[in-house]
Amino acid sequence: MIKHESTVPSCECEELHAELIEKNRATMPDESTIYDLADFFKIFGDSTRMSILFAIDGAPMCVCDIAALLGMTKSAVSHQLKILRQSDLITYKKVGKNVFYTLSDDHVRDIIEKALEHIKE
Amino acid sequence: MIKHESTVPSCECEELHAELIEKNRATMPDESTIYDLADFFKIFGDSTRMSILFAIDGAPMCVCDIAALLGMTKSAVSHQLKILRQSDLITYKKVGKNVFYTLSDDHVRDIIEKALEHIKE
DNA sequence: CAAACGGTTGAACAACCATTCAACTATTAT
DNA sequence: ATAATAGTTGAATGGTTGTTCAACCGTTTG
Repeated sequence: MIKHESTVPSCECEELHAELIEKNRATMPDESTIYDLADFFKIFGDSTRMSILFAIDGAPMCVCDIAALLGMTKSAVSHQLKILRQSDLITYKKVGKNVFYTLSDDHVRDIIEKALEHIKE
Repeated sequence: MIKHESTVPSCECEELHAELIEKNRATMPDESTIYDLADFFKIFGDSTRMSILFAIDGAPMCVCDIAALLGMTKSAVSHQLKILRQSDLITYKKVGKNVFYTLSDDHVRDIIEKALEHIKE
């Protein structure tokens, strides 16, 4: 087919709907808030991390137990635990050679619960 | 007395805390549910998609407007809109040359709201 | 002390994913 | 009909990220 070549790559919507754009921009959160929000959700966006959260939801578990439960290596689990720790979603307590991990917040349960409701439809 | 065999690189936690593992495993959701949940959160785990959701939260917008508001190309926005569409988070309506996108669900607002509360602490 | 175990960490690799680019469709205006 | 605009799409690319591997630290046991 024949290519059209004289096209100018510009959009005139900005002039057409300038008011709408400004109105909607005004109701949006700060850019940094949006980034924080996306980063927060990113933590939950991995099935391994999600599994870990559910695993320790019932009772605190050590790394070795979590690895056995999920059928993964201790290393892989530990890497993900670090991410969950840095996000303040879990806390840990050393007992002898073991490190027991616990959910740090009921807030987390709420969000996951809401999402579960949305999924089941 | 039987002497210890040569060292085997295995973890003995499974034997030590077998009961705990089985108890916690019992309270976990299906594997497929966890995957669905992670996939759901993955959608929100990108600042561009999050920005789009906030942008059209106030009022429906066309692709060109969204692109102008976010300072992105129409192509990049369109790609993300496709993902949001496939997840049933947004709906669209064609009006002449334009395509207006809208949030499809109040459920989505709830989840984002909960997460915002968690962030602001 | 030395060996063994639970756990952590950094580097390397592979898989995934968001943006860009170019070409395409569809609708409207000249 | 032709050109311009709004939007979509597939391939390519560069960045991100989860897992593996090996080495390491801290605690406990012989």
